Amino acid sequence: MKTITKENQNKEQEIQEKINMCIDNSESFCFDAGAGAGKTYALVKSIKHILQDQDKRRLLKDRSQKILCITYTNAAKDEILDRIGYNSEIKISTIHDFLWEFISIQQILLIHEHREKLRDEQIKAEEQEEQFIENYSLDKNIFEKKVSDKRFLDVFYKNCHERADPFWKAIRVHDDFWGNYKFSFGKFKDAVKAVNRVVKYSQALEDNPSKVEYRPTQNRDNLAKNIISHDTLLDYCKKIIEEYDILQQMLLDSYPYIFVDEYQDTDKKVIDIISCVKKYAEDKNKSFTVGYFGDALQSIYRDGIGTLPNIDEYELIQKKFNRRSTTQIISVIEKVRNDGFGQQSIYENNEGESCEFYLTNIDFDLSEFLKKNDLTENTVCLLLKNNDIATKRGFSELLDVISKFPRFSEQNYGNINNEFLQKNSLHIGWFLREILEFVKFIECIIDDRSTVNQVIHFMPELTASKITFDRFSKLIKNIRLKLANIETMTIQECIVQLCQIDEGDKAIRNIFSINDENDDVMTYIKNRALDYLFFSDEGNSESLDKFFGVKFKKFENWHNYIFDKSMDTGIKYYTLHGSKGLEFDNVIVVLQDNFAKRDDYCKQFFENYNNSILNEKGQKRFNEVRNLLYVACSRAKKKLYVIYETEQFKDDKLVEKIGKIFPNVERIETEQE
DNA sequence: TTCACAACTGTTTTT
DNA sequence: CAGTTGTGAA
Repeated sequence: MKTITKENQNKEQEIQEKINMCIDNSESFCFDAGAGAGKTYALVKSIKHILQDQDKRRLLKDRSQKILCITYTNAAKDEILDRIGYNSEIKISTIHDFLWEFISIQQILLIHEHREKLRDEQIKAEEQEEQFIENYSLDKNIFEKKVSDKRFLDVFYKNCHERADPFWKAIRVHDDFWGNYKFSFGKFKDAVKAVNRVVKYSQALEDNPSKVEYRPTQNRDNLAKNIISHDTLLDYCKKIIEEYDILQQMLLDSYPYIFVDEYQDTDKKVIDIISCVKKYAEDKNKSFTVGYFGDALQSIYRDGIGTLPNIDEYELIQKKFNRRSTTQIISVIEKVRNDGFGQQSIYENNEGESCEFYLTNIDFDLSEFLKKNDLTENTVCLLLKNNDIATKRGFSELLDVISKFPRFSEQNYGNINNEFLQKNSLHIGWFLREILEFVKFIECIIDDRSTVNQVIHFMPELTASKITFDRFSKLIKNIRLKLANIETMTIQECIVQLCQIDEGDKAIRNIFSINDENDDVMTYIKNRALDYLFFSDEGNSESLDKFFGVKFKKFENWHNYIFDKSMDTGIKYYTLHGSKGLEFDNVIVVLQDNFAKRDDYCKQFFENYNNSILNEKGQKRFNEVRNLLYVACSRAKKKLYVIYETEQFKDDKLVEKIGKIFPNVERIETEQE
């Protein structure tokens, strides 16, 4: 039976007292707590400490001030909100939500900043254009006139996703003027876009924007339409707040306490804003307390600061207890971070099973391994790549098909993550959302556990009162008959089959917003797919057929991944990154070397473990892998397995190095093929 | 042999 | 989008 000793209880209490002291003396602090230490618990306690102090509370009320708590994600915000409950003296918000709420009413300043940005970007585009014109000794006026012509642009955008040869052919057919030149494909495209950007931006400046808008669902700025995205929001805020004392004062007057959750993931610009307010408060001799809560070693995102700059300005408080894992796991993760942090279990008698490390040749059979070790309950497999997750969860064919479309290729590669693999369904691409809804509809029809209301929800013209149960069951039976071969049907076949039944047809029209009864369903959906996948109505139907030829089952598997339904086996799959903040009884971490455009991702870490002479780049890489491995391994509560798929399988030196971290290193050789 | 450019390829996550 | 690989011309 694991228990917390009186001594450890007291020690934990003392740590909280230290934070409370800082708060009472309005001294800013940085609270560093290892994985599984109960960081959020400390954050919540700190807030409660202020609220329990009647004097402080009255002061807040009298001055209509609030405690500000900013988080990195919505999930973290919800959790803290959940634990603390609603209270008018606290403001809990994500960084972006908070800053936008604060700055959006300062439209005059925002517009000023925005005009500046438009001018900057316009100048950049002009320079790019000049460069091109100079390189090819073109006449500026003629060039500009030609490439901003509407008919030219039609041809241009219709073909710019093509290869170089067909592109030039199309351009020359439109106007044989271009036959006189031999431009570089890429540079010509850039130059045309630059010219039109100049036009767009100067138009926007002339129109004099009346309002700048932040769109959280959009990942890129649309400057000409006065729409900004996440990073530009932080950028404008930093510039505006640093420039205007009055805004620093406003922040200070409204929020005498600012707590930052997961500070290591926070953008530098946000830290700068807070530092600026802090400095203002010091100059004016006013009370202001900043508390950073986090763990520098759990920094795994590029934009995060990692360690706090000018950390010496803060009282450093560490919590070295672990409330999550067995002593065996704690000892391993302690060795992974290897900074002598000295984390230990808060419990006594918290011994568990030992951690296992397996080296194996590439192509390890994970399912076999799970079966052999009898792992089903509360078990998670952590893999490096989304691609491998897609394979394990049975939708890699869909991923392959979809990544070929312009929406997801070339400069839009990032959209695979933003719109297709996105777990937040509000952020999923608009057409994919309709597809997900369609999958949900079919699942609902097929599932015996669905209620009448759940089914009817998809059929706008039916209401429960309008239809008898008999007719309803008959309808469901008919639809199911059409879907009898669902396991092997393509998504197109599913749509076509359903449309043969009047109610099915209507439901689909509803899902895909087909308002005109005269429209053919399949044609309409394909047009929407074209709009989405090609950004326009110009695309070749051949590749579109590939999309609609994917088996429904694959879409279903993708749907289950998005909504985090575990598989039949009860095993869950996440990426190492995606596991952050979660915990499981059994964790299997699968490592490989070809990741992040490297072929020695893990090898470099293991080889240089305990070997402090690394150049800057090498150290950066090393830390990156170390932090990720630390995050992944520290998810485990009871049992941790690490499987390293490597070609350096036979390398004894490597095994020796790994042995410094993991007590049991074993080689598993897969049978010769 | 070098250079320039086209073509290909692929990490993760959040706002 | 960025970084790398492949191709073809000088």
